[in-house]
Amino acid sequence: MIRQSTEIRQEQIKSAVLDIIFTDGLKNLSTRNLAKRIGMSEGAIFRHFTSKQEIILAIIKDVKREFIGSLRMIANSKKTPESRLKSLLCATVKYLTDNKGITMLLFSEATSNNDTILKASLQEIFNTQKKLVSKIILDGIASGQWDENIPVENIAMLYMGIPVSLNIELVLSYGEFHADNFCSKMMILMLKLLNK
Amino acid sequence: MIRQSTEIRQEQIKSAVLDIIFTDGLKNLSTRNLAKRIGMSEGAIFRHFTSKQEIILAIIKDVKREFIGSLRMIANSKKTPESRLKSLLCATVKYLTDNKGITMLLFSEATSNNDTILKASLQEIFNTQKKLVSKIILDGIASGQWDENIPVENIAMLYMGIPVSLNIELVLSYGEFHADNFCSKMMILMLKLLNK
DNA sequence: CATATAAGTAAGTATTTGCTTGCAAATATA
DNA sequence: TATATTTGCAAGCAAATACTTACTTATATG
Repeated sequence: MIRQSTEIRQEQIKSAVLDIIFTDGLKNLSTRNLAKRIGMSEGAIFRHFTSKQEIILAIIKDVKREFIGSLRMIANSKKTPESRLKSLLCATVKYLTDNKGITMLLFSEATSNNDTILKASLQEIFNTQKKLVSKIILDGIASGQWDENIPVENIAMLYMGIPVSLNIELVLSYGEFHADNFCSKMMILMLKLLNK
Repeated sequence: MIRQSTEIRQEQIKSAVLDIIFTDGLKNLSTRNLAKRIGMSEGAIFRHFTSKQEIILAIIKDVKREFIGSLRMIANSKKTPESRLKSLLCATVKYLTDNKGITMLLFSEATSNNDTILKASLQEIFNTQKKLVSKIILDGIASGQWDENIPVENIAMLYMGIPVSLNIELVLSYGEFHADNFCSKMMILMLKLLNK
């Protein structure tokens, strides 16, 4: 195989990991399989990552930077709480449907290994989203638009159920679940909960 | 080891599977590990189940009978829709917190293997719950108590997010998540969605 | 009591796993 | 151009995997 820089190979490897997980399941994510899918030797993989575990951690790092990073931007923008909440929800739905392998990776790997680092990462990703939602809701209450008596924590928890159950639908329906206007529909429900 | 009937051994084995998954993760669910936890030889396991896969399927069968069965009873009872919905929700929360290993098993195993039979079983479990919720909501609308303009399907989807995100909390918090009145709190939110 | 069956074990099996080794060739740097 | 570093590969490693085999012992049944 033609020589490539570590940077390029690392991206290829990470991408192949997600591909394999989505098409064949986590159990078939062996370094042998991974090498075959890319078309390189198994040994070459270990030139670019020191271990299989390190590949997973690199992917999670990407998620934190790309996905959680963009959610933070949305939550902290200058728009109205309602607009921010909708953007947050729709961005989440889009990310999940566009990156189906990632969530399968996160959940399966975290629960498969009972790995402390992985679990902590997943917890951070989960909790950050919840905090961003809580913050937006509190802003909406402070601005007088939303009901001040609503239990913010509980609504944030209920909110988190949206991406999570979407995930399950995606996994179970072999990616065929088509979420037309899914985020708009869910947003209508959220507003009914939040309004006075 | 003292001799026991297949019936007793099968229960022991299934129970040990859930125990291992919850404490050590799915990856450590080997037949070797399983035998060690029960205190029997590895070969003996294969006296009572023909394969490891068959153990998983037996557990899923249990879930369908015990858990889904009881939810059906609740949904079809003579009580008011509100009372039935609350019972359904609380029974689900209780089952999940009491059987933490089961949901980890279902999701991890289904996504790990990309196994058709497992996925179909999980899908059935998921969809049955959604249908029961939809049915109760429709009853509540028919009785005039709940808003006839609510999007039943979407609310059922949002409802499913409750047990699912509870699951994630349980997995990530190493079982320490304490859900005091969790179902009551969520029920309050559901009612705000359903009421006129 | 005799015998068939069910439940147990220790020690295998072949296969798969993550990862290493020894060496070749491409590329960067002096 | 000479040398050092990086990227590649084929082959091999020990450990783990699900499951089998050959044989023993307990229990139920005629």
